[in-house]
Amino acid sequence: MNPSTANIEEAILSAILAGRIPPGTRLGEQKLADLFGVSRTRVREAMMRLETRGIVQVSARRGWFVVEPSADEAREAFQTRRVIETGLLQTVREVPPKVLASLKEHVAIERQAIETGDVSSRACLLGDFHIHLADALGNRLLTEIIRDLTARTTLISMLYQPTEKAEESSHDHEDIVAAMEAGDLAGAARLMDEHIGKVEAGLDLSAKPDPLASLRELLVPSTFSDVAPSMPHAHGAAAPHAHHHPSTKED
Amino acid sequence: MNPSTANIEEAILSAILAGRIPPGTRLGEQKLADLFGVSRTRVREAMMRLETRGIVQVSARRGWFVVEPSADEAREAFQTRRVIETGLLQTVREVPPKVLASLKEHVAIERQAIETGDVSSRACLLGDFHIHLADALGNRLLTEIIRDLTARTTLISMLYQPTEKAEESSHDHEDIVAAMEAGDLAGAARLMDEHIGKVEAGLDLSAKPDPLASLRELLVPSTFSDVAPSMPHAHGAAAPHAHHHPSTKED
DNA sequence: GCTCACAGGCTTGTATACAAGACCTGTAAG
DNA sequence: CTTACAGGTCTTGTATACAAGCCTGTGAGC
Repeated sequence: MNPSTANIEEAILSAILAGRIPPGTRLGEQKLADLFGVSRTRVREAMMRLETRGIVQVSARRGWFVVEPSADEAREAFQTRRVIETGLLQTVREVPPKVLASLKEHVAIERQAIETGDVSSRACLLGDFHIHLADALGNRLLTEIIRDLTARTTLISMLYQPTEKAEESSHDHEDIVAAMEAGDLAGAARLMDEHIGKVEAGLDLSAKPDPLASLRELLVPSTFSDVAPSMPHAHGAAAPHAHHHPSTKED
Repeated sequence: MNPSTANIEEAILSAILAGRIPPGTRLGEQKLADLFGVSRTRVREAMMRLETRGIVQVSARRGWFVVEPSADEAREAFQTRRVIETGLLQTVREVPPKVLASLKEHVAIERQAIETGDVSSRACLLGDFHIHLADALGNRLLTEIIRDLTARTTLISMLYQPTEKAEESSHDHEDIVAAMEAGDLAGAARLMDEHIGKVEAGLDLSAKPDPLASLRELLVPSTFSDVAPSMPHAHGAAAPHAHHHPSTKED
């Protein structure tokens, strides 16, 4: 089948949400075109759409790059999420039982992923909670907005988050759902505010914007914390090219 | 100067916010290309960006059209605005005096436009209030979102609003600012909720989606829109010699 | 050994050509 | 008088060609 631009957009966005694409990744038009079996035109369309959604950015004649939000942009993203998500909880009058059940199930899946140590899916799940919430309590429009914002905060976490606190986040989610079940929407909103605040506070926004964090991400197989000493021939590496990076090659 | 795609986007969006482009308007690629003195490629880019922002829509091989939100989409847009704008007011802790002054000034300009009967600018100003609010209390990201949403609700009003209540809206704005000045952010949020609710309630969402509303808009010279609160709503006689001519722009 | 200039390759930017489809219109048959 | 059909025109959809710029590697000059 011929993938449409929407397919390409979705593929990239969901890869970002799943934490598979680090910020700063270069997305070459021709590479993507070959990969998806379409012409550059389609890829370009998808890229431009993603650019208006704040997911990628074009650097003139250099290529498309997954955004690397600055500290200020990070703060903006978190403020925006706080506004929308607390606003949503406070606007809603009652939570249908079906929604409650669905959210509880989601939290259960989260905990399971954490307990089994399924690192690859847990980041995705933690973000998904918020998307599910918007979908269940809000509408399509709101869900889309939250989804894009979640992609952004996912990238931000990859850039600035020194330690992951997956368990704590999942507990927060649980508390929020509990407050909703008790009919205390205002309390749920407060908890949500605190939750997002906690995540934001857990970032190190004074850290260097992005000197070689993305390079490291690409070279490290993600679950391994300790880097193997100088790789023999990391030259012809995996999927996205990483070898021409503006920064210095030595550390 | 060669207008970039951003210029084209901005030109169209601001025209919509000002109420100069009614919903359902066809935007031909070639026409716009000639108008802006660029090639179709650029126009197409701008259109696709506007499409991802929910402002226009493409109908395959027929052209680009300014969106005509359905009743459901209208409700979604209003719910989203309610969520975000009340959320913003409740998230903010204090309002800087400068912001307060700026908002008061804006309301004053609104009232003036209403008193002098400046119909063309008052619709723009009423929407601008919300954008200014987001800009002053929030951040760039939030402002962008609110801007796009305001464009949408502006179009919705053109489709479904039987009577304009500019004066009432302006009063609402005044009350909201007053509550903010009194430091009662929660109260301001409640007033905002009621305000948006009032606007939404003032719509006739059971009305026909758009049989010939757009045609009527095009035929009426628009500056004469203060002719009467009630247009001749006789269904058959509205367009005497306007057979199916979608592109009547031969100026 | 170091610096600087330049050329080559690779990437996006932009325009244009052509293909495919939708709508309109005029014509002819019933 | 109504309806069906066919041709023409206008529109977007898509690919491709070429222009322009960035990055890198090389080699000469000092």
